Amino acid sequence: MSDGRSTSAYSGENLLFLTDEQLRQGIEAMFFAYRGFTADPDRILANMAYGRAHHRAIHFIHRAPGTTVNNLLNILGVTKQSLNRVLRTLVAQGLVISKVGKVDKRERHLFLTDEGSRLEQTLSDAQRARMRSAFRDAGPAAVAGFRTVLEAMMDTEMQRAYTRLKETGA
Amino acid sequence: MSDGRSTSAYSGENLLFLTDEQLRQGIEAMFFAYRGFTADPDRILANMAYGRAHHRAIHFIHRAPGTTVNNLLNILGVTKQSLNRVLRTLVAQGLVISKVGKVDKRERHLFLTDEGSRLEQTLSDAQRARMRSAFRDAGPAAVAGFRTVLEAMMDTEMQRAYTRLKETGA
DNA sequence: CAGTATATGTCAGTGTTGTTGACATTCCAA
DNA sequence: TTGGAATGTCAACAACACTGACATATACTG
Repeated sequence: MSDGRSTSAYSGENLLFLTDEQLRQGIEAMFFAYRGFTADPDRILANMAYGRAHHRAIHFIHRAPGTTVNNLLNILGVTKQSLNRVLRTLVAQGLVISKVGKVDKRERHLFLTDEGSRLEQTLSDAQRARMRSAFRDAGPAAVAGFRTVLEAMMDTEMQRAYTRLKETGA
Repeated sequence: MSDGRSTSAYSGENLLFLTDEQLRQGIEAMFFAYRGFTADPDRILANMAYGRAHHRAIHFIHRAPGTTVNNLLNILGVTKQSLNRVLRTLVAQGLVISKVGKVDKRERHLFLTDEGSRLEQTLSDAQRARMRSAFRDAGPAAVAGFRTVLEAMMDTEMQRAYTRLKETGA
């Protein structure tokens, strides 16, 4: 049920792209590409006291300024304790400020400071540069396919979160 | 230099797919999709004493039976101490055996035991199922684009490793 | 053969990121 | 006013990565 081409290969149409061999290549491509994807920001952050978790928090705070902790929690998919550790250091270092909500004072709204924005800029410039180069090499048709497959690969809740973000930005 | 559509949008041709907004969507898609990508094996492994690192080792040993430790080290991109911790437990639990090399006795060649193969099967079945469903939903053209972009996103050494593996399997 | 290089394994320490569990505070809403 | 939601904090722990140092066996080279 998983060696060779058991999955497909008959059925008249061209379903060769569903061969187990093709699927495995897709899996390995995903593994190697994700390493490249995170390599540049990781390199930058290695010299500071921050890591990938800080990058993610900064990215989504930049993306949706004023977002609440709970909101961020759902997007990032980690526990509040885990996120809180990260946020605490970012606030302590003056990269993020957390303001008590006006309508609901239990909520904390998160914003980047100028220094936080500068770091965000540096990190996303590096990541965008790689993405841009990959997109340019691959061409628009490949990029469209890339995004179609990625969206199909997400969990449904993540797909919703992603779509919401996408619409927010356009 | 990074807000709006500074990157492209003129130049006559359709370079809209290189807009900063598009790049950011690509970045976020990668982030969410990778979570889906690892979710199923992670869930399975959570109930055992193993984690993602064990999965990776098992995958590539299955992929290239008899591979050496050094080889695996380069593919996985971790330190030997890190890999060794994982291999030690896998060997101790009887999922992997390590044989002294015949031509070079310094080398250890790694193989999955029957039990190791069973676990590999379980894990990759789960991962392949998701990949298959994503591929089927997206269609062959999108899949081709997906792989093109991923390859362009890898570091050059990883691209080489990936290509080598790809050719080994076909 | 002597010396150097390679492949592997191991010990000890450290850092980041994730997890549970427990508990306090604040505040909205029924 | 009471219950529950949102947030924060403390403590303990585990997985997985890192560095540095050292040991052993083997292979290669002059």
